[in-house]
Amino acid sequence: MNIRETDRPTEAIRSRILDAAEERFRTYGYNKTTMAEIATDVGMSAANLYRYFNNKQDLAAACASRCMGARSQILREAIRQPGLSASGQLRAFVRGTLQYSWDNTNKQPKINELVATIASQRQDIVHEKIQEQTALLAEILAYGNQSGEFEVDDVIRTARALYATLTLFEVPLFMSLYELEEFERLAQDVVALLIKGLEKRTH
Amino acid sequence: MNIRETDRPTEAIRSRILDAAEERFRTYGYNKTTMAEIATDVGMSAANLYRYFNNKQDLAAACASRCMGARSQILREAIRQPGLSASGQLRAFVRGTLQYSWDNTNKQPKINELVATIASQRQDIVHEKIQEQTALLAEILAYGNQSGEFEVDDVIRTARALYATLTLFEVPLFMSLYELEEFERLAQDVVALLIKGLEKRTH
DNA sequence: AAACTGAATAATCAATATAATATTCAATAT
DNA sequence: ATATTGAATATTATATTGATTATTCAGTTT
Repeated sequence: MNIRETDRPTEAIRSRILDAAEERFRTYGYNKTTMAEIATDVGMSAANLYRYFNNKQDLAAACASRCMGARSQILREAIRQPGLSASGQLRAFVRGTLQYSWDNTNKQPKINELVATIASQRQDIVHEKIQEQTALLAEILAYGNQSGEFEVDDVIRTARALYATLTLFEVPLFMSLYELEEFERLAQDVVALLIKGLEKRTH
Repeated sequence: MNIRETDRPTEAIRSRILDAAEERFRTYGYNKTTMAEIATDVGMSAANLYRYFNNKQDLAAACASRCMGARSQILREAIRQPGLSASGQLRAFVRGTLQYSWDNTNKQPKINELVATIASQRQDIVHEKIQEQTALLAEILAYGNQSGEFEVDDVIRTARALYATLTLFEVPLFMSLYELEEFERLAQDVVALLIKGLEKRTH
């Protein structure tokens, strides 16, 4: 039987499996985690895991997807803080992006490596995550347009462009390039430049 | 004896070794190229290579550095075409950056892999290349300031920020994310946004 | 002395065997 | 019928060893 997407109890078990797998992957890494160990942690046989995930790779992919989703969630909360202007939201977005990448790279290297591996193999997941982040940026732009702070013609397209400019602060590969302080300064300068490009001109 | 930097004939031989090595690396890759083969190509013994490079890795690093330098040279020529406005130069820079990365990734995969490996091991080389590219961007900004097209306060700092925003178009790792046409559109949108941020405002 | 080489040594790679693990499946329990 | 398992099989990782290659160095040539 195929894996069902809509079954609630099945989903709950999938989630428990992912919890166990993530914990193992975080501590020991992908290669040194066995299906048998995950199964034991969740209280079932290794064979039964295959009712919930096609294979170990798929399990890891779901795990990675979940981790990337956590990033989106954190950013969502960061920009939705009350009282922020649109440019304040954008600053919060970039600050949050950098901070998350930095922390992840340095504090969760095993998970991070997993995510990098999956990202290089599963473009569909990467595009899904790009889409999530871009939607957040679009939200900021739309708000800026509405408040009169920004003047953005094509919100979606500009959100995509904006996201593209933030690659350096997003991808763990680059985290070793600079010290955190240097990175933060650079991020500030980038944001300042971008905001200037978005702002409404008073002719 | 240590490797001398200033000796002309020695430099010429170093250069010939690099030519031979680059050709081998390009065709067969780093691992499947032996020091003996490079030595034969250049007409000397393998032992003698060690008078010019400390080891194979250093030779590869010099080779990678040279390849990255070629990129800078191409971009330099692209932006120094006569008749370009500052924003035209910036567009040429970004177009050139993307095109070079794209071509390299698809047409010189072996060399590309070598460069990626060296880049991950030798940050000093990466920073040197960032410096080269940033200098070109600074040149564009200074020109824009002078022509009245741009209004940039701190040219160096803004050049660094600009360079940071172009990471997606620079790093081969990302070239598989989009089709070339999609990438070009994205690059255009990014440049348009950046130019808006740089332009002099008429209050 | 500086550039170079052949031969010796050290480090790395490739092939093979072995062990561990992923995955499947027939059978059992819920 | 669905969820589960133990055991069988297929795949992948690990360890071992022989072969290749990188590196050194004493000695030769320029």
